Amino acid sequence: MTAASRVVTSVSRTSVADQLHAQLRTAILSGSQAPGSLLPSERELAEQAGVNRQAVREALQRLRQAGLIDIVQGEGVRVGNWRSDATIAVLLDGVFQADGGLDPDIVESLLRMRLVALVDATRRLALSHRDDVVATLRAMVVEMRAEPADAPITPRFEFWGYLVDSCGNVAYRLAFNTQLGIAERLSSEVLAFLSAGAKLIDEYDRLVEAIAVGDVDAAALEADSILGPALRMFEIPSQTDVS
Amino acid sequence: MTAASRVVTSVSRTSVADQLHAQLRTAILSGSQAPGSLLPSERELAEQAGVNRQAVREALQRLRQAGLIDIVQGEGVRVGNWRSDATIAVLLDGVFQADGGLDPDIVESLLRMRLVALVDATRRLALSHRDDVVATLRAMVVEMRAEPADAPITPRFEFWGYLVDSCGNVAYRLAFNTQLGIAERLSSEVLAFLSAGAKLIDEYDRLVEAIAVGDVDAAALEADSILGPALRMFEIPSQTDVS
DNA sequence: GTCCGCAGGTGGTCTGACCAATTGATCGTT
DNA sequence: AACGATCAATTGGTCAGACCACCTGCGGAC
Repeated sequence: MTAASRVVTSVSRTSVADQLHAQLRTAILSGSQAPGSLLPSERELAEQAGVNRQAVREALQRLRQAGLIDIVQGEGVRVGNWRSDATIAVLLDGVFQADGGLDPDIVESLLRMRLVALVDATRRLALSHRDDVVATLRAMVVEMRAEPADAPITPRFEFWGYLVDSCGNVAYRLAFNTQLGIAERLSSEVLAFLSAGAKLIDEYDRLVEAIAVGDVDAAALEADSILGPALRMFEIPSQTDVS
Repeated sequence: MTAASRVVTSVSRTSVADQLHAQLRTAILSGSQAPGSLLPSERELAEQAGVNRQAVREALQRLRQAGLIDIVQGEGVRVGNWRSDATIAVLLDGVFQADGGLDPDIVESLLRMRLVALVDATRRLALSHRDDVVATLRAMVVEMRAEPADAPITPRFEFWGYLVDSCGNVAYRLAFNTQLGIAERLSSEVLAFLSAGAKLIDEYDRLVEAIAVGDVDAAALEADSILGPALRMFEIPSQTDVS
């Protein structure tokens, strides 16, 4: 921090179990470990990686929790078919490709799920149109308006987070969290790219007012026009139909 | 298996790490471990549970992966705010209450997410209306028709699984898997309850034909009328509005 | 009072051992 | 030869005890 200038880059401070977990996850998700195949034994993995068996176990147990592998005593560790067995938790780890880039397919999938979940949450909210919720949302819109024009673009996580929270659907909320976890690791450029629609303050305004008067369809429409743009930027490649 | 009749019930064959994981998860989700509070140290937990520290570590690492706790070296294990930090993976564990029953709120949340995800998947499929997909779906409906009237009610997982697979959205597929994982652990009575709409073969038929001709809205409508009933059975308690 | 440094507690890693379940080959009987 | 019981090898599951890396907080030096 002070006199001595920085010479080395920050050394890997991630635990060996984490690294192992990442390696195995990538191997499985990329398909280089075929579904149904048997992984080396814990002892062998430990030796290969040059680490303790306990570290191997921690990594394997976490992979098991995510539904990526099947562990049975006496037999070994079998690679599962993640497309049919894995839970949505692997998305959080799977978006990032080996080279550090984003997997556009997964991003599009997530954006689409975000869209339908948030639009439905908006619908539900318009159905109940509770006064306190509307008041809070209105205050948030006022705050948006007060922003200087050159304010940095953000995905409006507070707004949508509050909205999804108020609709009372735990699944939506947790799915939203999953995306927050991903967003945290994105570069600011990509994040800005995903924030298309964030500056449509008028749409936010109409959205809140539609909720206030209980106009379900209008509210859903506004939510769609705010959240849709980011998704549509990803859909370009899929314009051609299968003949 | 042979002569000696069965005297004892199947003894708990779950690993100590699994039991520990379940205990801690319940404690956190139920709120008896307040968010922000510090858990006992690994060594202390191990002693309390009468197990080895390695087992404690495996359980804690899995809780960390699910976003339920925050572990920092030198400080300890801090309980997170699962509503804002946890990923959707905890649903798979969280639906089951301490008494073994289902948490109706979570079930409703999941059903609603299933509904919107599958309806949107249907939309996407109708947009592309690929011939091979339509052919497979038609064959599935024919098979449904061939069933005897007294066939056991099933949630038609194969149908919806294939549908969600064909629409190309990984997030939908994984969310679907999460629900499969839950369904596996449900009693047959509850499962039948959740299968409301499974016998609406005519609706399934119209759904497939709407996809075949690319009628997006009609397809979505049919999907909704098939999947909606199960959800609506859960919504009864929430008919009264907040004044 | 401020600051430095050390002690104690925490998670992270390692070694090496034993228990428990599965597999598959081996050997006996039929 | 075919079948079945037996046993050794391999795998995951558990344990004990130790050391390292990191953070916190107390206490003494200034």
